[in-house]
Amino acid sequence: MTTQGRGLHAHVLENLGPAIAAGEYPPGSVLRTDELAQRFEVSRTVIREAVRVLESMHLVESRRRVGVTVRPTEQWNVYDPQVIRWRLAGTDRPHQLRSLTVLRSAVEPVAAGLAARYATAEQCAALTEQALGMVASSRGQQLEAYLVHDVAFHRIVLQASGNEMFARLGDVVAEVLSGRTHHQVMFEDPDPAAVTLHVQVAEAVREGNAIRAEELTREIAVGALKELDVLAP
Amino acid sequence: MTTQGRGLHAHVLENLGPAIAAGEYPPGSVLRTDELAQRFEVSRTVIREAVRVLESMHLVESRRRVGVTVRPTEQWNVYDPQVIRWRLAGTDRPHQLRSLTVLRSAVEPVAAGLAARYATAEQCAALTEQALGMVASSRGQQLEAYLVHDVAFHRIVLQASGNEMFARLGDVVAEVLSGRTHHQVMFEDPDPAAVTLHVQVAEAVREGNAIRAEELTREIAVGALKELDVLAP
DNA sequence: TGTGACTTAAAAGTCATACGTATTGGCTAC
DNA sequence: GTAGCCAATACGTATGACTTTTAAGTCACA
Repeated sequence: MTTQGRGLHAHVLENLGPAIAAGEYPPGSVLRTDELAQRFEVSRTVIREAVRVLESMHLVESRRRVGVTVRPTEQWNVYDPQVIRWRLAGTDRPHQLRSLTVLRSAVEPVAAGLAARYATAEQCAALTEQALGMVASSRGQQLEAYLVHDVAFHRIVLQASGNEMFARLGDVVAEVLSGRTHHQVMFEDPDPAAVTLHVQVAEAVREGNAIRAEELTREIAVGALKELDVLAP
Repeated sequence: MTTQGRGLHAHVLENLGPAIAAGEYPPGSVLRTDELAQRFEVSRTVIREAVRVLESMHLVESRRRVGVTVRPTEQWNVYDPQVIRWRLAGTDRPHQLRSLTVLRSAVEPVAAGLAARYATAEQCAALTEQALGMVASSRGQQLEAYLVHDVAFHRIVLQASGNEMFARLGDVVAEVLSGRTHHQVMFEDPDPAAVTLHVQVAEAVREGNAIRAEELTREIAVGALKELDVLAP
């Protein structure tokens, strides 16, 4: 096993979760606890705990006399970071990345505007630091370093917005950016225009210019969407 | 007991969840499974299943030799509809409603713009129908009827956007609107301007005018935010 | 006195088993 | 063909014993 997680039930989850998310068990499929217990060579107790978690994510529904049935996709808790990760690891990553990027394009500009109003001095400094980091690593195939700064940048913006719902999207953004870098085969260095925009957003936030921060972030989002259009129809 | 849910573990969740969400057990608090089993008069098995669910929501963390500790608020899965409901039922409903309304103000305009492009004829018809329903129930203390139409309206817009992340925010919007009507003591009839805006959004979507749909929805959002400012500082 | 290694005990994790209980699908009777 | 009964089934719960992890206390040694 690659990773056993912390506990057997986590191990079961790491297998069942991605399998269901990938559509390996289509909606309506029925799993039986005893069967799973045999397959994973663990007790029914462990299986039941895993099933409870899947149930709380609305991936499955457990009913007496019938078994554990996979729920239709529309009902899944698609904001659960775990579910997001599982789906991104699966077959419909492109579709998934698009959905998430559209979400980003709606949320991040507003978050940037709020950040311009409420960011602390420390957050402004951190933002500038990450923007500069992006500049520094934007050339010469330093994609990993660039990714780190990019993620940190957007995390800070979401955090600095002061809205906890926005702040919690940091993980989602991280997944999206990471997915883009790692799975969409970014051969080339990042778009210089995007890098510049990040620097400008940091400036706008520091100056407390909400309108400008929002507008610039919107441009970044548009760029991200266009990038998707190029790679996937 | 008022509601026993479907199964004992659900019963335990319905007690522990809201209690934690309400801050009754502050972050860092430690619960012990045996203790909980005694308190709820159920077996440890049941408690463990409930804890697994709370754990998947990142409300708590279970560690050997130490117990089940409540995690800091920033780590909670605040997009989980269940968590949202628990928190709205708790003490910081105002703060919560504000966070969610800000989120709406970011998402719904973009969703409306997409809906203008992608809504089916049926969705357009349904949208108009709900808008008219809002008009009809906007006078004479028909707050409940108005709420139903309002929720349906926004649900359809989010659905028609074609983005599943947006679509899944329907429940959140429902909670927010319901919370506003039921807990913020809306004495008066809804704002006529808001009602008109909804009708206009339905029009814009029907006409495929994305820009206008987005702009109008933004106005609705601004109104909702202002309404909050009046009621809570 | 301070630091390291060793021991201990507390609490979660796992398992096997037995029994409870709701639900479904078929069977019978009308 | 329909209504109602019945039994098989798979989840739900309880229990008790055992394992594993690890925080915390203890003791020896420098």
